[in-house]
Amino acid sequence: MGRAPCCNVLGLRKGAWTPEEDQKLLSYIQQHGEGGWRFLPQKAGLMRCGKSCRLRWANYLRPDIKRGEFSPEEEQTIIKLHAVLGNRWSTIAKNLPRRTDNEIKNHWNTRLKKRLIEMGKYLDHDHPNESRPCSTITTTQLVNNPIDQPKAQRSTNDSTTTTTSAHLLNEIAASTKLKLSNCLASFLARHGGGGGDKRVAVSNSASVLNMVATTYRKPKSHACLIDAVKEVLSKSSQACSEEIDHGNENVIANSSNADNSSCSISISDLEISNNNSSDMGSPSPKSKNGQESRYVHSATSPRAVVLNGIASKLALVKRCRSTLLSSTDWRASSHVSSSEFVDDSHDAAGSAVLMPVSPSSDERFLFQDMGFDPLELFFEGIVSATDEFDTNTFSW
DNA sequence: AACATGGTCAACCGCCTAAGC
DNA sequence: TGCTTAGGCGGTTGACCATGT
Repeated sequence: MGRAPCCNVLGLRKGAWTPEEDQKLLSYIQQHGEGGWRFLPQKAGLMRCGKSCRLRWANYLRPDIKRGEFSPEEEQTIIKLHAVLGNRWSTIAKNLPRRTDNEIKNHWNTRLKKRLIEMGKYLDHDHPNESRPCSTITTTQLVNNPIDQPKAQRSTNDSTTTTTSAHLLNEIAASTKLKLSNCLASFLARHGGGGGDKRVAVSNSASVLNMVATTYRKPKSHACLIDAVKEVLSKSSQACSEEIDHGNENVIANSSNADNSSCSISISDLEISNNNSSDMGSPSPKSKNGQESRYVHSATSPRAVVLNGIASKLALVKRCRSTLLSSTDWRASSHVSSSEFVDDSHDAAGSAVLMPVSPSSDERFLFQDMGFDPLELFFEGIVSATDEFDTNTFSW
C-alpha cells in the first residue's frame, strides 16, 4: 500500500467534471499557468484534489489537444510503436502530436487491440508466453511489419528467449532513422537488401542489422561487413541527440520491400547462438519468473555470435544508452529490464552487476578491425584490464 | 417499451521517481 | 543521507450510451 490517495480529503468532489468546474480551472490556468497543482484547487475555487485538476487539464482542457477519430496513419503509428515499446503510452504519445497518452491507451484497448486479436496479429506484451512469439520484437519483425506476419510463422519462435542486445538493437532499430551513405547502400545492394528497389537508399537500422547479420555468415565479405557494422553503430550513436523521428513508421514500412523473409537472420537468432556460446561468458538467462529459459538451437555462425556479443557490449556505452530510449529510464523500463541489460555480466547469484568484461580473441580482432580505440573501450567499461590488455599502454 | 449486454472513454487509484529540504 | 512530496505513469473502474433481444 502506498501513500493515501490525495483525493480522500472529506468534501472533495469526484467523478465527472461540470462545465462550471472546467471554466474555473481553465481561466485559472490561463491566468497563472500550469503547475502548483496542490494549491491550485483552493486558489481556483475548486472542490477537487490537485491531481484531479492536473489530469483534467492534461487530458481534456489543454487547448492543443486533438480530439476525435484517429486517422489510419495515427493507428499505424500506434500499432508499430506498441510492438516496440509495449504499454508505454506516454512515450507513444510523444510520437503522436496533440494526442494524450490516455486517449491512445483507450483507443488501443477498445479498438486496435481487438482488431489485431481478430486478425490474429496481436503481440501480447502483458503475457509474453501466451500469445507473443518471443519476449521481444526481432528485427525481422520490425522489418516485416509485425502485424503482417502470419501467426503460424511467428509461432516457430515461441520458446525463443532474447536478451540484452536483441532488446537494445530493437530499440535502436525503432528509434533511429538511418539515411544510408553510398557505401552502405551499395553494400546492401550487393548483398541482396535492395533488390534493385531504389527505396533501399532510405532504409532503417533494422534491415541494415539484418543484412549485416546475414552477410556475417559469409566470411569472404568480411571487410565490407566491418564497414557496414561501423556505419550502423556510428549512425545509431549519432542519433542520440535526435528526437525520435516521426517518419519511423514510414521507414520501417518501406523496408518491407527488402526480401528478408528467407535470407535474413534476426537479432534474436544471433542472441540464441550467443547463449550457446562459451566464449561470451553468458550464463543462461532466466525468465522473469525465475524459470530457466528454453533455447532454440540454431546453426548460426561463430561470426554472428561475435557480432552479437559486440553489439551487446557496445550497448553499454553511454552514448548508445541515450540513443535507445531518449526520454525514459530504459534500464528500469518494463521492456528492457536491468537484468537483461547486464545479461553478459551476471554475478554468481544472478543479480545484476555492471562489470567490464574481457573480449574474446575474436571480438578483440573485430574491435581492432572496426577501428575502435582501445583507450576508449577501456574507459567506457567495455573491456577490463587483463593479462592481454595492458592498462599502461592501453593496448592489447 | 423494458431490460440486457457490450463498447467507449473520462476519471480515479496505486505506485514510482526525482526534486527539494 | 534520508525523508517528504509533487508530478507522472499505467492499470482499472464506472458512468454513459448504443445496440440487441
